[in-house]
Order: sequence, then structure tokens, then C-alpha cells
Amino acid sequence: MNRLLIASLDRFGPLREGVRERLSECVLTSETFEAGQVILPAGERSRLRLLARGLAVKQTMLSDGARQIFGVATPGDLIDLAGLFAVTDYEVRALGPCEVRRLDGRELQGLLQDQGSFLAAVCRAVLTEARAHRNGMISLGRRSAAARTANLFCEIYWRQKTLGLAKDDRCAFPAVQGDIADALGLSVVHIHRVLRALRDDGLAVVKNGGLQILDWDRLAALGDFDPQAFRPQTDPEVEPPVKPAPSRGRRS
Amino acid sequence: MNRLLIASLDRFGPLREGVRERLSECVLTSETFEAGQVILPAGERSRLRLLARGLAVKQTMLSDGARQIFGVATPGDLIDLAGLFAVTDYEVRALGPCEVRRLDGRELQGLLQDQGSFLAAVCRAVLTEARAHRNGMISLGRRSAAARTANLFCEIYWRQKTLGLAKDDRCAFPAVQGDIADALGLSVVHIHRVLRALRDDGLAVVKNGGLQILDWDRLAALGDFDPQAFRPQTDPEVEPPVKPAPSRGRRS
DNA sequence: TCGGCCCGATAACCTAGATCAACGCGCACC
DNA sequence: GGTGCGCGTTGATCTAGGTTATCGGGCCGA
Repeated sequence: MNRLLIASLDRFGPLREGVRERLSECVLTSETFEAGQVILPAGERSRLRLLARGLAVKQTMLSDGARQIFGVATPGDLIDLAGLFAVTDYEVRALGPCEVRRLDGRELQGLLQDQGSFLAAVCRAVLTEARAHRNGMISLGRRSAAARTANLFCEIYWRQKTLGLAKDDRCAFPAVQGDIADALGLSVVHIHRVLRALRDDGLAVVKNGGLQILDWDRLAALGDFDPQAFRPQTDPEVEPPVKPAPSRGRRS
Repeated sequence: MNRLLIASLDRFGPLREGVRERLSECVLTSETFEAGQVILPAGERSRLRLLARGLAVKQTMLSDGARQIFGVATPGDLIDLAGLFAVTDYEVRALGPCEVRRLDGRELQGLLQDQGSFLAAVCRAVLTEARAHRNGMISLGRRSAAARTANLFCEIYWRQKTLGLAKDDRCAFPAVQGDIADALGLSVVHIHRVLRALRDDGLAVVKNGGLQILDWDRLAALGDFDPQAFRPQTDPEVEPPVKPAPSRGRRS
């Protein structure tokens, strides 16, 4: 029953024999889904789900009703990695009939126990990178040139701000127009036009290797900016119980 | 000296005290780079590099000379995660003057020792997902509608083929045109045009929930398809010498 | 049996953004 | 002091792909 799961993880570099054994002792529950059904909703934690049969897509619905699909999952794929250390930022939907196996119970708990380990931190770092990539895909796939640019500027500023590297409404941004173009999938000429528009509209200015935010609210709205997309992927809720956390309510 | 590194990893969820100590015992070498210099070339292994000062971009040069930037790195970012378990698929270039600290030596070796652990496998799985996302960003940012579609079809077929799920030139693909559109950032109408073109040119056909590849070579060329982008991120070179796994026959 | 409704298929038209071309400025280098 | 050259700036033109609208078939439920 767990053969597929172990084989799947094994693809990524052979597991130690001990780990393999512990995994094979885990309980797997199996679920099936029809085409179009949501296998895993966005905004949830999730342990370890393996697509055993069928095809599924990872996708996000945007605020304007548009949708961006980030990838197609094939059998053997772990489809809820994003939910391991935080709530998922995308949902998984069955393309055709699917079978999904879920690993849960205490055994898994053990395997994930060392949340404080070096590898766990690296994992979270990679998850953070992947999430930023998804934001990039949304920009490239579904946002206008102005919105992409605004989103990028918000990211640049917000990240440096949270590090204490921004003074007032300014931060470093030593990029030439060609760099911005290549980040946003646009041409240099068009970037220049967008930049001028942002300046004329009093939203933001790029000059002398710096970025100045003139109107954060309007810029963030234009770029549909979500700081979550760049926050380190950690969910306080599951951190090892250092102190008895005051039970914060949680609605489904 | 290691304060920043530890703080950086700590952002992703507090490290255990022991790990923190071991990290603080590691030797860090520091390098500085000028604007425009390549901090980390593509195609290399890399251990753990931390951007300590300045801004840098992660980018790939495409075969046609175009470039796609995947993200901007700010101080505190680990910039070579992709090189941990395999060779990097992108390069890192300094936007402005940068300082980079590198962790090497045997100490780190120890922290990464348990390559066979569950978390290591999860790490690699996430790295694989991130890499697939980068391929998506290249498609969305720098490839024509036809090329994107071809690339997606190659992915769909190739992945199922390697799993033994494709028979001859056919594989499952129960997607409607709207799904393809939302994966590629295009409109349904245009997807339909592209699909017809691919069919008329004898490259590939989508019908009845299946995908049929008519001319793999031309399709792969059109889509600039790189199987590497979807292979599990493992570099045989560094796998711990386990006993030869009971390899069940598996043809490519 | 008759609607809805989803999906594929086309056609007509429109626009965001690309491409091409030209110019100016600052600056390193000879 | 010239002379490239990288970069920003701008205008003119072109086109890939979006938008809107319409039609037909398959399917399902009343």
C-alpha cells in the first residue's frame, strides 16, 4: 500500500532504510475524486498527500475571477508540499478521476518531528522561494504590464522594509530598465512607458539606483500585492510547543 | 559573523539550540561583487551562500539570447538553494555591489549528512517543484503561445512516459481548452487556434481526454523542452553510498 | 421531449505590447 | 578632444493575442 509513496520519495534520492521502514508502517487512507472536484482547498494545512492515479492541477483563483494554473500533477507527485509548514496558497483540483492517498496519524508526526532541524529550515526556505515563483507566474500569466511592475516594486520595497533596509519611502533598487523588462517578460521600450506612467500618476519612481514609493496604497492595489507571497513560509501554529500557546480560535 | 545566517534560517521557523550552535561554529568566508558580476554560475553545485548586502537577481539565459529573471534576492536570502542537491539551473548576478557569505567546510557536511532522511527527500521534492515553476515562468514570460503549448504538451507526455503511463504516442490529458488557457496565460479562443495549428502541422493532437504526440522532435524543438526541468532534483554524485537499491526494472 | 448548459469551433474586430528606428546624454577609454 | 557605448527616451508602425459574438453538438435533468 505504501509502496508508491516510498518509491515516490525515493525518486528524490534514496531514503535511509530506517526511514523507509517507518514510512511503510504508516497508515494510508485513500480517497477518490471526480473530474473537477477540489482535492485540496487553498488556505489549509495539509500533511502528505500523494496523487496515486489521475491528473490534477495546482491553481489559484485571482480576485478578478481569473485563474492561474501552476502545474500539472502526475501520479507519484506529492501535491500538498506547500501545506507542510504553512497553509496552502493554492488549491489542487482533479482534471480527471483521481485517487489520492493521505498519510496521517502519529507516525508521520515523528518523521516531521525535527522542525527545528537544519533541513527543515532549508525546506521552508525552498517553499518560500517556490511561493514567490508562483506569484511571478501570476504576474507573467495574468497581470497587465502596469500591474506586474507595480507588484514587483511592492515586493522590492516591502522586503527591504521588513529588513529595515528602507528609509521612509525609499529603498535600493540598482536595476536598469532591461533588468525590469527581463523580470516581467516585457520589452525595454514598454517598461520605459510603464515607468513614466507610474511616475506621472504619482505612484512610484525609479532613479539613481533607488526606488521611491509615492503612493503605497494605490501601488499595492494596482499590483494586487500580497505580502504573504514573500513572507517566510512558517506557520506559528505548528511550531514545536515552546510555550502553551493561548488557543486562538480557528474557523474552517 | 554567523549571526546573519542564523537569523536568516531562524526566520523560517526557530532552529533547535543545538543546530544554532553548530552553525555558529561553522566557518564563513566572505566575498564581494560588483554590479553585473555573476555571483553563482548556472550548472554548478553549491553549498550555502547567503546574500549579506546588496541586491541580486536569479536568472536564466535562454537559447535564443533572451533572459528571464525569476526573482530578486535581498539581504538575508539564501541564493543557492537550487545547488544543494543538484546543479543549479539558474545563475545569480549582482544588481549592485554585493557581499556574499559562504558556508563551507566539514561542519556543514555534518548538517547535511542525513541525505537519506525524510526531510531531505521533502526538500528535494520542493526543489523539483520550484524548478518546474521556473520553467513555467520562462514559458509565460518569454515564449510564444505555440511554444508554451508545445512545452506543456512535452511535459505532460514526458512525465507520464517516464512513469510508464503512456502507451506509444498517447497519454492521458483530461483537460478542457480553458484549463490549457489558464495554465499558459492565454485566452480560450487563442488556445483553440494554437491547437488547430499544432494539429494541422502534424505535431500533436488533444482529444477525448487524451494527448497524442505526432512528432516529438519537432514538438520538443518548438517548445524548447528540457526534461531536466521536471526530473526529480537529485544529483547521483552526492547520494550517500547506500546499498544498491533493489532496482525494479524501469525503462525510460 | 424540450430546454439549459458546457464545450468546441469560427469569424470580425480591437488593443497591449513588440519591434524598429532615431536621438541625446554621460562616461570610460584612447 | 574625440569616440564608442550603455542607457534612457521617444515616435511610428506592426502583430500576437485578446475580446466579443455566434453557432452547433453532446449531455443531463425536468
